[in-house]
Amino acid sequence: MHPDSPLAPLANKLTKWSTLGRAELEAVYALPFSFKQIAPHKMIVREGDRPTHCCLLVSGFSIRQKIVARGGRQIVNVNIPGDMVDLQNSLLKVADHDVETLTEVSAAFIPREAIEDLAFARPRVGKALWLETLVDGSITREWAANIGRRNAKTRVAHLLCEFAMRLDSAGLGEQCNYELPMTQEQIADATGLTSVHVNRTLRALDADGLTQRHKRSVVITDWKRMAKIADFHPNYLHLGADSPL
Amino acid sequence: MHPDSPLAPLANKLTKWSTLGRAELEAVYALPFSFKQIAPHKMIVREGDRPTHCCLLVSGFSIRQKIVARGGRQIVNVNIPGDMVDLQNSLLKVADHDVETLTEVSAAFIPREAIEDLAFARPRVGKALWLETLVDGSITREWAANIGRRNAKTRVAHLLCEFAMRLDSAGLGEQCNYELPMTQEQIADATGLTSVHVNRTLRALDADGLTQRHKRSVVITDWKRMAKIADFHPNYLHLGADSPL
DNA sequence: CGTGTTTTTGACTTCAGTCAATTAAAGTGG
DNA sequence: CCACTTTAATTGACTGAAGTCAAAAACACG
Repeated sequence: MHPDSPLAPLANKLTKWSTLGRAELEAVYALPFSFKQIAPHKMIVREGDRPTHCCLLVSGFSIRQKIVARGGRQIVNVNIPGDMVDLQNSLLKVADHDVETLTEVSAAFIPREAIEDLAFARPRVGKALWLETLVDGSITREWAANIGRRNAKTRVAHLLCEFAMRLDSAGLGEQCNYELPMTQEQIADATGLTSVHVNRTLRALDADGLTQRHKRSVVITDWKRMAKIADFHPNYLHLGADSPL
Repeated sequence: MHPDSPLAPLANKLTKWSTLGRAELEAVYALPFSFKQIAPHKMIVREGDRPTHCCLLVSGFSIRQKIVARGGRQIVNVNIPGDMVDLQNSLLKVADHDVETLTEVSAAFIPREAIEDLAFARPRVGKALWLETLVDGSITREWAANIGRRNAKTRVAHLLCEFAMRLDSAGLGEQCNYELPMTQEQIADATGLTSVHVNRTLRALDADGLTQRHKRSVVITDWKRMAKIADFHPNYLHLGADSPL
């Protein structure tokens, strides 16, 4: 409809959650926004902020993180293009976690009220936005289980599988061959491990013939075996047959 | 308004998130429901289910959990009276986690569609329900950080502080003196530890003069010091001054 | 009062963390 | 295009927090 609009990734995403009519899609594309480029490792939202705008990731990657005492950090989700990175923080008024860019990012900043008004003026759009936040919660729950109850190998493998599937689903890579935009230290902060142990675990996966890595490129050689040792069951992503259409 | 209705805890809760007028409150009280008693350790929702009803906890406690390979389980949240225990699962159509009763529970089961219709017919109620799910997500994020990046003592202390504050806020106990409805094994599954280590950690907290336990009763002797070693900052609960009114 | 949980304790093990050094890669400016 | 700095990946030796196993004590309850 407006293929060149920075809002296109959002419109496409919402269409997956709820069948939207022409008028509803137009309303999405009519959202006011300002478009910005942001450098890597920049904070988009900081815990304690009162964001006035919602940030839609158009290209690049960002993470949500929480900082604990003694400086440790836990990455609680990774956002890929098409994600609204701080719908939570905006609606809740006071941000309870940080959002930081991982790579160079381009993003559309939409006023908080515009999103809220749209959500309730157009129930189907509203439901799609709500579902978006619920899936985010589902991913965080799976991460909590991953961190709390799986060993290092399974944790790291699970993260690699999740990425494979989310990138594939967003049309940003093949399921078994993609670019992982994270350093080993960031993988460590996402899995509750240390970077040293992540390094050993990644090369163990390579040694087991499950993956092949070159720089940031990941090839999953044997998806079936990988999914098994990763204890990966993608239903929590609510993508396919399980999707809440 | 209808102080004896099982829906009263829901109405009260929603009032905290959004100022509701008389008509809006009436609409909440007009929700159809069936009232049930459920025994302890019963599954209310199972991962993979397609729930037709939303369950509102009227009295008693329940948990959300994920089961991993080899039988491990991770508790990802505890629900207290007034919580909707499976709004997520209902809206997403296919449940991505289990809900299980911890104690004897009484609950109101509300048809999924009735909730959804109300949410969009009454935007202020809808926003309050949405916020309810967002706060749930915020708590899960904090738990992920707790499990992934804090040591045993801090993890357990954090859980005790969170309970203290949530129960107090719901009018179900004093902040420094309450009944914890969980066994040490369940605390272990909530913190990513083993029950043996939880036991040692709980008595270490007692020995440090931070808590006094008798059976399930918890007294926090020195809240300030406890909150400090727990790395507990309640902003993520979005209760007080930070609340998104 | 006996049966089944739950809590507590002790002895021993292990997975992952720590510390520290080396190598490799990616920028950066001249 | 090359020295120079910075960041990221890798490796090895050692440590330690939490897990495992197993048994006893304390409760809870029909």
